[in-house]
Amino acid sequence: MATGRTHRPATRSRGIPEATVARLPLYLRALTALSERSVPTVSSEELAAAAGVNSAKLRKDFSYLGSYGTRGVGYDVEYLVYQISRELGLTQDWPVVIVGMGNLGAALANYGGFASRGFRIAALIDADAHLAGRLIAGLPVRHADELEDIVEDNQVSIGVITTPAGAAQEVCDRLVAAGVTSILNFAPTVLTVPDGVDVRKVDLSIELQILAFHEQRKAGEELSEAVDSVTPPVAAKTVRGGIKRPGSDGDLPAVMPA
Amino acid sequence: MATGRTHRPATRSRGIPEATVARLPLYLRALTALSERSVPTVSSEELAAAAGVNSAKLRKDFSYLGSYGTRGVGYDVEYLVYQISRELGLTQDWPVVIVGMGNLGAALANYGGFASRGFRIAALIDADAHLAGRLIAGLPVRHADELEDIVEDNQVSIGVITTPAGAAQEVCDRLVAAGVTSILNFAPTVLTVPDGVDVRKVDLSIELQILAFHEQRKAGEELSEAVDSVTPPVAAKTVRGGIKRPGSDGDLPAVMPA
DNA sequence: ATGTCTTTGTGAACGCGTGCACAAAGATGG
DNA sequence: CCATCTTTGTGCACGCGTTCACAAAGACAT
Ligand SMILES: NC(=O)c1ccc[n+]([C@@H]2O[C@H](COP(=O)([O-])OP(=O)(O)OC[C@H]3O[C@@H](n4cnc5c(N)ncnc54)[C@H](O)[C@@H]3O)[C@@H](O)[C@H]2O)c1
Ligand SMILES: NC(=O)c1ccc[n+]([C@@H]2O[C@H](COP(=O)([O-])OP(=O)(O)OC[C@H]3O[C@@H](n4cnc5c(N)ncnc54)[C@H](O)[C@@H]3O)[C@@H](O)[C@H]2O)c1
Repeated sequence: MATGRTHRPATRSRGIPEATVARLPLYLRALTALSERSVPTVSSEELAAAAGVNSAKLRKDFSYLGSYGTRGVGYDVEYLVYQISRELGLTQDWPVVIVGMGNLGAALANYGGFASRGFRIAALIDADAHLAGRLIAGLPVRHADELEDIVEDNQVSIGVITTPAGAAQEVCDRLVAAGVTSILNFAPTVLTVPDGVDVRKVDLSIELQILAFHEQRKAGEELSEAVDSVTPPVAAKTVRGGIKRPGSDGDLPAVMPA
Repeated sequence: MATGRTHRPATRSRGIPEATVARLPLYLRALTALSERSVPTVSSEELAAAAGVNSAKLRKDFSYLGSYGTRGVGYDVEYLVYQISRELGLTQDWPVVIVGMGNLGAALANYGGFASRGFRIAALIDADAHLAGRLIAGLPVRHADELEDIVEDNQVSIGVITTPAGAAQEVCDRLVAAGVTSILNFAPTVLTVPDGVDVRKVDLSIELQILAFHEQRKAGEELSEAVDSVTPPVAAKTVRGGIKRPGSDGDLPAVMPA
């Protein structure tokens, strides 16, 4: 879904479906919560409810990892936590670098959720010489010149990009060249990477736009008119929830093609 | 993908596939860039490359919006920008509230990418009385007590939750009760919402764990041994990229079920 | 006007993901 | 040891999304 290339048949060997992999962290979180409450076992039904998924789907997901359940009883919480952690590679710790220590980068650096899983911030990097040396979340910001050395010295294989969009591809290229093979990109750009490098993106703006689409649809359905002619330069009227429109709507060109 | 319930046949009427909706913002971004460079038209091939998708997929996506292309030429950039904006509901502005003004909330408030699309921050909300009145990104933080009033007065239909996980469901419930019907959740929790309310989540931790999974797989493939017996308490050795393991790995129970 | 060349729009095939429904496994009680 | 009851593991069918491949549409030159 977010991998750079089309990715052959997803994961080949003992292929765990990509959709399943994406849900494992969800299960793990729910299981960890149960573990903290010293709950010994859970049924697929209970766990599925906690994770917000269908119970059959959950059972099928677990079946890809092997058969760790006991019929008539359910799953052993501790054992499942261990198995999923191992499958996700969380039994080792992953050094991570964050590049671009602005608003977002700083927020991520201060986020405790990193270390609680197997991730460790190896370094914070920024191109701004003014920031170099400053402490963020107890770590000194390193200058971008050192990027390659940092990645190699710390065996970093995961990089987080929180630079402006314009710098993202260049930063990405340098990370990859230095040995990083997984990138989490917060900049609103499409990153091009060689085969074998995974890219996942988090794009706030896109999420909001998707919500806006559904929001508009909900509003449109309410006053469901057949007003969707082919030439509707002024379609939306007083859509519920949203303020009508900015005073003058003339700033949108609305150029017709021919 | 992130809607609360199973959602009947996605979007019923002139149903644009959910997968297509999720790509429209991507196209829009690429088109906006072209527009700024005053490029008059693009072929599906060029635009697809810019957006990082397959060109056939792009054409099919556009076909759901109607036929806006000209064979032999391509698509009119300005016109397409307008059509997609309209389809996404970006021709009106959407007032948004952000609840939880900690590290992440503050970063989002300072993010310029909101306003550049049709989103306007109507208010910043926090439960901490100490924060109330403080300015963040030029806006005063309002106390959580005012949440309902703010949502109603500003006709807010989109809410962003950046509180700790423990408070997220309660905040969500209050937002929904006040009239919010779309929620973007950054807290690592599964939110339960009534039908008709859309929830999308952004979970950094999950993204990293998915990357870790693939990272581990890449490393495992390199030294592809058939060491995947059913009882591998000590499987991973010196996995490339990651530091071996935290000194003692004894903190993981590894409890066997029976 | 006609031919050529480019590019769209879409029919059709395929593969993945989802969820139902049920047989088998195993626990538990008598 | 047997009967009953719970819950897993999975076969199967269905629907969505992706991609190929190509006919048709239209621009453009002559
Ligand atoms: N802030 C948010 O809430 C938010 C939300 C969604 C997306 N984003 C995206 O995340 C990125 C960062 O956002 P931000 O608000 O933190 O921006 P910012 O301007 O506050 O921070 C960007 C930082 O990157 C550094 N930088 C620039 N070029 C660099 C380079 N080549 N190498 C290393 N560092 C470099 C800058 O010095 C700056 O410190 C942007 O692409 C933005 O679009 C931000
Ligand atoms: N910081 C990150 O980079 C990051 C990354 C991923 C996820 N998250 C998640 O985002 C959320 C916020 O993270 P953060 O680092 O900003 O935390 P934070 O502790 O810095 O901020 C949380 C804020 O929420 C406020 N709050 C608490 N209860 C509230 C309530 N009931 N109503 C309104 N406001 C309330 C607190 O006063 C505080 O200001 C957390 O759930 C975290 O797990 C953060």
